[in-house]
Amino acid sequence: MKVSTKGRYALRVMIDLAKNNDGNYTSLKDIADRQQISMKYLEQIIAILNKAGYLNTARGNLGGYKLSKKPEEYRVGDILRVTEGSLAPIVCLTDEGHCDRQEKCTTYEFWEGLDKVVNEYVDSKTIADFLKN
Amino acid sequence: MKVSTKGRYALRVMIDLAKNNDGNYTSLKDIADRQQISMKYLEQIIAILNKAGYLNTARGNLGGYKLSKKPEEYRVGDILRVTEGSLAPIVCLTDEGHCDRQEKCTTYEFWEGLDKVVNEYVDSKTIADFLKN
DNA sequence: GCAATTCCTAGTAAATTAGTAGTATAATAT
DNA sequence: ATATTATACTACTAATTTACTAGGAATTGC
Repeated sequence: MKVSTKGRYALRVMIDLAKNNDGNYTSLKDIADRQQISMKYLEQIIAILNKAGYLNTARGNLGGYKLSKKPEEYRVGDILRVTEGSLAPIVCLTDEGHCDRQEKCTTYEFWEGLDKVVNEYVDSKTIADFLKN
Repeated sequence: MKVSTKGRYALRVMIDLAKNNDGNYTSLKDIADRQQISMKYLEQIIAILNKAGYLNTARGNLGGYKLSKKPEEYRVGDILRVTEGSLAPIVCLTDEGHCDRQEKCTTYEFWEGLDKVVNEYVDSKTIADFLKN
């Protein structure tokens, strides 16, 4: 049931960008240094966030990244789902997962319920919640 | 955030034993056949459940397994935690995990909260909940 | 004694995770 | 123009975890 580094780092990056938002672009290097994450690995994670439309980017000198929306407009659930692929506890609950074993197995509803509480929780938090204090 | 086959199979085994409880011991082979899980793999999962004290066992001919308690006395959370190791979404929340990075990082409380809703959910269900048809 | 069964431990193939590495592309300063 | 600073893209790889497989010892009922 672990969340991978992708999801955890992605969340930290978004919080970092929100905290250090002075209007300018923040370079990958600065984020990597502050968060103590390998630049090259972070690059890939940021690419996902970028493709999801969560960032504004600028290439070249003085380039970097900044949030494209206000902190309270980012649900943590969206950030985790886009980086983790899905938060579903079992494959059957995802698009790829077509449980051929039984029409509706005994445990299906249970896992559905778990999926629900997880998603409700992560969707109840936004990046803004991490900026207080 | 996936639950591994260990946890999923363990849950199915416990439900299977509860459903097919006629007072006699149920052999590994019967469970494996019904659940369509490799005998040898199931053996290892059952060993975990056994060590946790969840089963009564008998060796030799006519031997097998049966539940040591009533279905409503098994919290699904306990079954999953003992087979999965822990349901914590990040290592920092487990015994091994001592987050040296920061005294208390920005995201710690968030993950704690996720851990809480997950455990509360799985602990609110028992094996008896799967027997109502 | 023999068949059926659990108990225990070691090995292993496949998949996933967590990165590295290299090069191309773009913008800016000089 | 060119050097510098930065993102964008794609391929590769080491380590770990997952999901088994395999073999034999111990136990019990008949």
